[in-house]
Amino acid sequence: MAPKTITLKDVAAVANVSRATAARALNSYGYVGEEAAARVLEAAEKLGYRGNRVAQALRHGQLPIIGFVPGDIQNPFFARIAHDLDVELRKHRYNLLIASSEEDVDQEKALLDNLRALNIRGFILAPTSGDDNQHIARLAKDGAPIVLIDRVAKDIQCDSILVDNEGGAKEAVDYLIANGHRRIAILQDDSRIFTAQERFAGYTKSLQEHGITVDKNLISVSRSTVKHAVDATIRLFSRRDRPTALFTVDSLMTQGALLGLRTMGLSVPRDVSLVGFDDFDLATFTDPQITVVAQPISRIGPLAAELILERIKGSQAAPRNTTFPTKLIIRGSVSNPQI
Amino acid sequence: MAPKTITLKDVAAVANVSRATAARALNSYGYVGEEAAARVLEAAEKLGYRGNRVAQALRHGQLPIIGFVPGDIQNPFFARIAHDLDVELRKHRYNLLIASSEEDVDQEKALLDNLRALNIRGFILAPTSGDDNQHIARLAKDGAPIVLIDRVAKDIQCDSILVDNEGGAKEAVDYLIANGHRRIAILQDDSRIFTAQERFAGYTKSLQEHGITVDKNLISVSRSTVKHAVDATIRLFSRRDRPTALFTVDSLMTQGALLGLRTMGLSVPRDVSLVGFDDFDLATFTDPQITVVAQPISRIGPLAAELILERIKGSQAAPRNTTFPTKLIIRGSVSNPQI
DNA sequence: TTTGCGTATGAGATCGATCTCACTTTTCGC
DNA sequence: GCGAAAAGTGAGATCGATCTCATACGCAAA
Repeated sequence: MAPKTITLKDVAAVANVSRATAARALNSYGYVGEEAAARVLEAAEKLGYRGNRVAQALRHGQLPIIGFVPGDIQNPFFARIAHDLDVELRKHRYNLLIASSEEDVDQEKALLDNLRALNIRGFILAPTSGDDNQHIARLAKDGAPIVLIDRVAKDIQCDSILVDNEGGAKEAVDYLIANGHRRIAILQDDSRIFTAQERFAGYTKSLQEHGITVDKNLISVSRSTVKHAVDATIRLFSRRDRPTALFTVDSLMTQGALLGLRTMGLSVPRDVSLVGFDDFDLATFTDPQITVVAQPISRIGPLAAELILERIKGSQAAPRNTTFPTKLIIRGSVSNPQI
Repeated sequence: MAPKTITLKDVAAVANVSRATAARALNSYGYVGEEAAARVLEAAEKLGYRGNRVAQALRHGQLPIIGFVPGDIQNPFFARIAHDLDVELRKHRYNLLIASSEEDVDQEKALLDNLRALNIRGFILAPTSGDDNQHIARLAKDGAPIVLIDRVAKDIQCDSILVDNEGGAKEAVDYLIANGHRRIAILQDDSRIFTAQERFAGYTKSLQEHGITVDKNLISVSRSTVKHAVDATIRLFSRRDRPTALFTVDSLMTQGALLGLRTMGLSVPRDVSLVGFDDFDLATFTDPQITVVAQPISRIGPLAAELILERIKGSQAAPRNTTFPTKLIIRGSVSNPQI
């Protein structure tokens, strides 16, 4: 069926030189006669020689691939970063292999094992778990280039790029409190996830600083999808003395909360005030527009690419940890609570 | 630095057998003595032997990777499909390599060349161009497993999965006309893209069937991002006798149109009626909820995975072309035009 | 005792590209 | 015009896993 692939040997045969000479001509190194080189290039062109990355990789040790393991490729936050990474890395002739962990540590472990066996050049990870990450530690210790984004894993020595989750969350809740709210709920994803932990910490810190007791009943955990968030929101607001305000920890959950509240006939901000973490396109279309804690998302991908490329080049510098500040964007989803 | 990788040779040495025997024990084929096998497995375990996919791939010819080339990974439509593909393919021990073409034919060509050189097992493509696709034809002719999704490329013999773009678009425009609209604008992406062509065809077909002349001034082309769509919308509706209705060809553009109209102070559906192609999460939150042509998106990824796996297994069956029907979901973004 | 088969193992070839090394031919300086 | 350096080339080794083939042993049937 498939006309067998063209190998260097074929090219060499047509050009009437040895494989060694053909390789020299194609990769322009060492001594090659002009005439011979021309013949080789012509032959390669004519045959459509493409080279075999796998064989090259076996020789050099590694494939020109960088692995990206986000928590969930469907989250626009990660999709955007994937896109930015792809653009940057392609400039340097690397391919991006995206393998989502689906926020499952076991899957993450399996994936890393897998990618490792593929001999890829480096890893850009958003670790699912803040605690369980022996596997990442091992990877780092073996000297693999790694950049962690969005989340860090404890006790791992490697480059990382974060945003100020705790500060951002605290600012959001501070703002709600400043508007007179005291019964403030939080809708968060799996508490194993680092960002969830940090954003939750910001939430509790703000409450405590204002002398408000943290009420377990106001804490809702759900998977980070619009659907799950809708359900969680409905549960949260079905209680008798429901919260007057809600803080959501990512954009999918913010959207879910909006849909959930609408389903229940609750109006934002008249009945419930809302602040979300992570900005999203439609935040300014909804009525009212949604107040959010924005992350400098456009800077994460490019920086991650830069860091990983340096590591691949062999940089032995101390781990660089960047934390970007967040920014509270005040729109119209917060008002004073009704008494 | 990195403790060098464990090879089969190392395992064999520790187990005190030859490489051949070690391989037999690890992959359980041929004759191996029980005792020797046990020693090999133990040694592999102890050393943390992982195998080298690259070397295996060189031997077998191919990497356990399937390439996915969407038009744009940031479009939720493709992100969802990527996710579904990933889940399905992982079950069969394949990795998914996502490389977005950014709707650029040259980039698409370069990517395919690249992936080809990587000796991956198959390709799942959403071709950027409806016309310029010699590169895909060549790939198909060389017998590579290919599944085209969302868009087909002319004259290419391979499996494909589409939705009824023309029918869906026509239904949408028919609906607008039935509500009394005659000045109906369309906001579409690059007309080189297959889906854009088909959806545009549905648009013109509907107009023509109702005896309405297609007005060039009502046709706006923009890149498929929320930002570009906002600008295009504003341009479209800044005209003196502006359209009374708008049909947008994908969800990002629908969102852009919503934002653009809001910016201009135009109300949906009072001033402008709107129907979008492709449903999206927030379509039911906005006020009013948006009427859309929904695609059976959850069926595309799994089917594509199934098809590609069969091709990889060696199926020589005639190309299977599936076209899923679309469904007009009527919500509240269409009303009668003001005179 | 010999033939023969099932079991068990290792030596070596193979996949494709690259690199080292050895060898030949040309060129140039003195 | 002679030797040394430079230029050009090919044979063969290498990367790691796998597969073929040859070999060797044990045991049973002839």
